[in-house]
Amino acid sequence: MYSIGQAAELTGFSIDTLRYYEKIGLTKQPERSPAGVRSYSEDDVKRLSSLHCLKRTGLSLEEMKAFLQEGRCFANPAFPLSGEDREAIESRTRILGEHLSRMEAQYRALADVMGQTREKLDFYRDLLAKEAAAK
Amino acid sequence: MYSIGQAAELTGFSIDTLRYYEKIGLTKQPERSPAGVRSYSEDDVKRLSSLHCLKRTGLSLEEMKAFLQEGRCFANPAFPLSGEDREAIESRTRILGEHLSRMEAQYRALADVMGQTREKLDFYRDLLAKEAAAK
DNA sequence: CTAGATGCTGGAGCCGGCTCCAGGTCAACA
DNA sequence: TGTTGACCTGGAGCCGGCTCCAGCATCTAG
Repeated sequence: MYSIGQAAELTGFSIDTLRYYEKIGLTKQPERSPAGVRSYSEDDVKRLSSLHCLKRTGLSLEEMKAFLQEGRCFANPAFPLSGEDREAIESRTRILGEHLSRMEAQYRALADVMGQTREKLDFYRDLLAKEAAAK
Repeated sequence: MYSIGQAAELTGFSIDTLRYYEKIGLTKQPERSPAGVRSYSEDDVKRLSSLHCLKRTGLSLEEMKAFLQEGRCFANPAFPLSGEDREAIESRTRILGEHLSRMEAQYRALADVMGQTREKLDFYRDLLAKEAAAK
């Protein structure tokens, strides 16, 4: 079990951010000591860390919420599915599919800009090398 | 020559955003008609479009500013460089290098999350396929 | 038993990046 | 000549995502 400070340390979020996420309902409430002090399980910390990773890919909090929510159930559903279940699954599939294509677009854009940046960088490094050679 | 409306259309920024970027000194002032109406050259539009691409990779406006500024001169510098020039080149090299490694980190994170997302997506699609089969 | 660190809550504030608005100018067309 | 419609400016407002603060409780070490 970890205090909020430790959880912050481990996950890369700030203490305030952890409380903020909890407040807006993004993350589930951790357990509390009788005195009201938050206590994060190993598992909580894992979930938060993967959230942190998601965040670094530029997902908005709304998107993360959606991403998190599709973790529930359906591990071993009975067929045929109830209409409700089918809808839930279809909605999650759609959300994830949209996510994915946005990420793919971003991935390509990133590759592109990285390429350009490498070129420019090479150009400047080259100048510096020439300068050194010409010393 | 393009009006601001056309430039917005072509580059993917909004009209307001173009004016905003100009105001904060991110982009250079386009020409103006005698009446004060902005008039963007082919070249301006190209620069703006590549800015838009940069933006999509998550660069902040500050970073973009830095990225843009290293376009100047040094195409054919005289060696040895003046101290000033060397410093400029070194600084740009540093800025770009930092950019690049941030982008690389993000690239990896993105690949990672995309992989996870594909897995989940497959899982749900599989459920739907099974459902269809069990109809 | 007291000081210092850590935690709690609610709410205000801040920053980046737009976005919208009022009030006005200009150009062109019917 | 009057009415659109695109443009202008300066400034206010907004939203996402934190970040900070006051004022208080709790825990731990010395």
